[in-house]
Amino acid sequence: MTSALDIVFAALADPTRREILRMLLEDDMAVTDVAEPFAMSLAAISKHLAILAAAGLISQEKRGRVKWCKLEPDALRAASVWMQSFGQFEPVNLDAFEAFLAQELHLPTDPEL
Amino acid sequence: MTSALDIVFAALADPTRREILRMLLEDDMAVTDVAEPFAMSLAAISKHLAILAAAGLISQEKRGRVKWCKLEPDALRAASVWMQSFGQFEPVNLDAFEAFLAQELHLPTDPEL
DNA sequence: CGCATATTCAACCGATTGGTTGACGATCTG
DNA sequence: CAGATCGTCAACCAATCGGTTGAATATGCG
Repeated sequence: MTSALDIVFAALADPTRREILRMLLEDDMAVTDVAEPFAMSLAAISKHLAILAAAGLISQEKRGRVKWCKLEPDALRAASVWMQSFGQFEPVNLDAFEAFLAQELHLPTDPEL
Repeated sequence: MTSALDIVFAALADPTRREILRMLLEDDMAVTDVAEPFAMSLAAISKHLAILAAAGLISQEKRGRVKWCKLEPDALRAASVWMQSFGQFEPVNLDAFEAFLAQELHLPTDPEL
């Protein structure tokens, strides 16, 4: 029953993992380089990266013996949408969501998706 | 060292707590009424509410013997700002909305979509 | 007062989390 | 090939999490 939102929010709830995401915002990085600024073992960082990857927040590609980590910001989209439903569309109930969805059908789809 | 962001994201990482927030979006509720639809003890819900309150996502005011719970959506702002730094996520994204409806509200997919 | 209602507290439990260390497989390099 | 580097795996640990139950604390009511 654990939804994607569970996993994404849980992944974001750790400051080390958020800092890793911030680092990856600037450029792709190897696991060892991700670990370098942190005062913890490489294995610990490797676990954090696995959690971020499981949440879809990063992707990892192995080239040679180096595993490159790449930010995947689209994974934040569902979480962002969930949060927006509280601020911007108040009051939001199920009917409002459905009405909103119907209204959005007339808008062009983002081609980058 | 645990930042406000840690606490907010951790609070959001539980489906019971997200459902509580969704319920409170419609109206303020007493603790007992919040607990009613869930298949768990009142004490468990009381704990969940304490976690939401600690994150600032709800406020609780006792009137008589009833403790009223009120959504405080402003607490989502810091988290939202953090996420926006990774790219602008249109809150009105159709795909994300479909995912949201399917996962969180357990609605059948509209065949016309 | 005496009882029901609303909520929390305290103790406990099993599962998960975030970290460690040491061994290991895989890959590059001299 | 031998040795160094990259990263994960496995076992372990203390702390936290999400739940339970039963007792306790307020508060409202007849």
